Order: sequence, then structure tokens, then C-alpha cells
Amino acid sequence: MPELPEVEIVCRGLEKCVTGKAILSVQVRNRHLRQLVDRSLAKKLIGKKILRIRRRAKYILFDLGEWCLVNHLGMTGNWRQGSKSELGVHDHIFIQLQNKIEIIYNDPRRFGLLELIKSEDLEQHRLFKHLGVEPLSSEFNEEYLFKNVQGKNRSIKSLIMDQTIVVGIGNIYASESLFVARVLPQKSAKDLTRKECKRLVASIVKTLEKSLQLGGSSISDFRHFGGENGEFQNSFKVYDREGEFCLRCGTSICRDTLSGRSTYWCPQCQR
DNA sequence: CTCAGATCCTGTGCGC
DNA sequence: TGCGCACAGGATCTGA
Repeated sequence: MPELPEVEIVCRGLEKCVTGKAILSVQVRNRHLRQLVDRSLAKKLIGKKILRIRRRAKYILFDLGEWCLVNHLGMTGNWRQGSKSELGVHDHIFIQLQNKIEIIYNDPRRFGLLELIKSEDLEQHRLFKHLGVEPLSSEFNEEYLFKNVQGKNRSIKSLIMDQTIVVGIGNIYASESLFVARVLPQKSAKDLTRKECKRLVASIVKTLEKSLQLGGSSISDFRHFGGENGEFQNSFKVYDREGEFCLRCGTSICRDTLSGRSTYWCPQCQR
């Protein structure tokens, strides 16, 4: 379930483990991810040193200097430390680093992505050039959101999940943030008042930061790079709580499909 | 241009 | 128990 907090947590785990280490070998066991992994990726990576790990939107960036290895976890991607002998069916990439560090990219649904890009071309690359602002930066504020809802007929939920406007928010944090802001997910974006935009920005920031503090959400199989669970799933206020009581007013939580995604809200608290 | 829906893929959990 | 179906963290393409 990699949304911003989960991707950030994986980055932090990777960073401790791989920073400063050179790549000794790479095995691409299955090239069929969301986009076909370049045949020559392994060869190109060997000998390069991982200078640092960064996150942009929901992408993990392995900074190699002149080059940057870009990874997206899709729905089910994850990295872990592990040896060659334990590799299983969905362990698609195996990388050996200096000091006997070995990391594995696992992704059952294969919606993830791995691509080597010239560092200087990153911002203009097709994967990055349309991305909106980071939600935990000062660029994401009341003014910005209010400007971006003007004239938009789409639901506010689909708008905050739109990575060309603000990045990192996925299906869980959209529902959770809208609950905290007391805004109905179905509400037409153009109908949000300036005040509601202010509340929503604050709620998104608060929700993402709280999840980060708790190590992200571990639903299904998400684990930290070190193998630990996140704990934010125990703090969900509406997500996956259809029919359960609203923690604020006691009303039964509703669920419906909005733009193809499950959406949860309290019909009493959210307007 | 905008927006909703289908699509890619495998695993899980539910009802029958 | 076993089967079929609905659904699952995302991004992208199509077409209305």
C-alpha cells in the first residue's frame, strides 16, 4: 500500500542500508513490470555507487551520480534485505552490494517500475514532468489548493489523488484526510470554499505526518525495508470501516465507489 | 481540455 | 472443501 508515508518509510530503511555502497551484481529475474525492464539495466548498474536514496512523489530514487535508478512500487512492490538462496516467485530484482549487502525487489502484481534515467534529465522526464507539488512542502497551501479547485467539476477526492496537482496521496489518505477536514469526498471540487481548502490542506499534512510517525500503514503485506510493520492502519478513522461507528459522532461509516476507487466517509460529519 | 472507466496482474477472502 | 467472484495501496490510456 505504498502512498507517500509508506514510500518514505521504505526510502529511510533503504538509505541506512545501501548508502555509499557500490553495486556488485544485479539479477533481473522478471522483466515484466508495469513497463518492460531494460535488457541492459543490470549491466549498466554494475560498478556504480549508490550515493543516496531520495523520494519524489511515490517514486524511490537511487542517486548514482550521473545516473538515477527510478523505482515505483505500484500497488504491491517492496524492498527487503535477503539472500539469493531465498528468492521466490515474485522476487523480480536481486542486487548485491559491497559489504555483503543484498536487496530484493518483490512485487506480486507487477505494477511497479524500474528505470535508469540520466540525473540531469529527471525533471523533464515523462515520469516526472507532470508531477504536482509535494504535500509536505510549503508550496502546498490554502492558496494553491483553492486555485486548483477553480472550475473543476470532478470530486474533491479524485482531485487530491491527482498526482499532477499534489503528489503522494492515494486512496487511503484521501479518505482519511477528507474525514479529518469534514469534507464530503463526492463534493465537486469547484464548490470548496477557501476555508474548506485551508482545512483540507491542514488535514492532509496532519494525516500524512501522523502516518509517518507510526511507520505508515501495513495492510495486507506492506512491511518496512527492515521487515517491521507500520501501525497507522490501527488509526484509520474511515478507511475500510464501512458499517462501523464514526469515532467522532457514532454514525455508521458509508462506502461507495468513486472514480473507480472505494471511498469511505461519515455522512454526518462530512458535508 | 476534462473526467470516468477500463486496463495491466496476482492474491485473498467471501458466499454458496 | 472447493469454486467463482469481487476487490485490493497506482498510473495510464481511451473515448465520451
